[in-house]
Amino acid sequence: MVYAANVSERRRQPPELAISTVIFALRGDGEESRPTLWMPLVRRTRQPYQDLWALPGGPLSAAESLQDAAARNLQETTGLQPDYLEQLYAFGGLDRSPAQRVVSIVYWALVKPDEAALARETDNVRWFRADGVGQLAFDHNQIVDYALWRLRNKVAYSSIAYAFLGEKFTLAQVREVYEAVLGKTLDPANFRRQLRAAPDIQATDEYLQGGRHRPPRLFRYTGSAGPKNGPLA
Amino acid sequence: MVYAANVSERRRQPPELAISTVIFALRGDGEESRPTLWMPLVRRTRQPYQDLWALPGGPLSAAESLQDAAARNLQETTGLQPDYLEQLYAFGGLDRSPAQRVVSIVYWALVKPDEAALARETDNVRWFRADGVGQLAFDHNQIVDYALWRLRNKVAYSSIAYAFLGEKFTLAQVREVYEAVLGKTLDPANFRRQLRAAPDIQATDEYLQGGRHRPPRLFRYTGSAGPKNGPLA
DNA sequence: ACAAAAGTGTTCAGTGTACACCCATGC
DNA sequence: GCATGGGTGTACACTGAACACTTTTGT
Repeated sequence: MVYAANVSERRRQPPELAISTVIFALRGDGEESRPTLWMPLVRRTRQPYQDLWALPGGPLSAAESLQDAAARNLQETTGLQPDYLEQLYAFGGLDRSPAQRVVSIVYWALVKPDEAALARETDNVRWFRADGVGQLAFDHNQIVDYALWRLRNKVAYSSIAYAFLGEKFTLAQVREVYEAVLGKTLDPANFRRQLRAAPDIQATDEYLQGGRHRPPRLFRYTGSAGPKNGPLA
Repeated sequence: MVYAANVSERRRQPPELAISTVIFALRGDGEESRPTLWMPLVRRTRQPYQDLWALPGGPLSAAESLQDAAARNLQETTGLQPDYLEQLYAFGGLDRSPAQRVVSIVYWALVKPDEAALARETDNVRWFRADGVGQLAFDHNQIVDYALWRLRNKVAYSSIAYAFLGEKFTLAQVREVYEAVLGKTLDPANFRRQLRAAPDIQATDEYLQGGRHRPPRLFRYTGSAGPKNGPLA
């Protein structure tokens, strides 16, 4: 039995290769409050770490690329199709798993609100606020921290914020994304000017109706969605 | 025999896990010219890609972390001990290797000039200019391109430049590092001011003698050397 | 009319860049 | 003395932050 393997036995086996994904979505938690970052986790149904929450993941199938494996696994466990998917890091510490050694190649994903609304929530799949996940299985707390760090960094210098939004959005909604991710408020006037200066934000001639005040104009993002990692795809 | 395996056979085997490293050092190539980026490569002595140059690498031993594996492999193949070592990316495309599927976790390293001078150059280990490596084995050209991209990015916003330099250095030497990596000249006056404003650059009371002109002051870097990736070690 | 968000204008401090200039050394 | 790189001073354009102000809607 693998789980009972002693150390010398374990040293002889090749490390197992697994794929996991940290998934982020923005959700308005209350009625009147600002949206915040959420992520889906799956409950462990086996040892080790049985009944603790963990990142969705699984083994790498032989006939699919790493990214495809992440997307498929994500789809199978949570029903989600990400709008942004990028490799985060390969975790390969010796004692990540108590039995067989596991090397995990971790991806991180962003999903749009309509997609996140479709996500099925079962007894073994539940959404958590990103800043309140509690104790997770394996080294997954460390992985979530790193993913959050990367998200906060990347939102500041790239255009991933739009992966959190639908096709059309108000500039205030974009600002809410930044405020939720960065955890601080931003000056609406200056933020607006910055976005207007960006070439890949196009104004539509539509306005968001139904609000309590002056209807804001809707905009569209015309840049590409996927990650741009220099010479990589 | 692994290399003769057909596709359906190959699909059944678990992917192999390997570690490779892209190593950068700065070398003055001529007498009077500016230093440029170089990297050591190893010659393939077996199929596939026999006789082509490739990144140093090898399989992951069961009892060492990913980073330790990279450092050890690097030491064994090139004799180098890096001053900076950081994970680059996990490459896992289906057709990276013609026979068994291989997932490579790639690191990148920077070595100081005294260390690079010690490096043994044999018939199967040779140094190349980073911008003229020719055709490499596997997808290693793509990997080198990505490592170069990361290096150029990171040099602009972090302090890795000092991993290319010895304990004491002139500000002009630091500038030469930036110019070699970024591939453009920088204003000496403004560059100097920027560095003087950095808190972890300390002036010594020594001067570099033997130059053709006014002897420049030597400085010391007091910051830490390793990669700082947010919540990761 | 009033409140509140949408949207515009203006000021100000900090920063990067260009470049003129002085300093110290070898030849 | 002269050439050259070391090192300092300074002006200017650009940018981000602060904030006053106008516009447009719902109530």
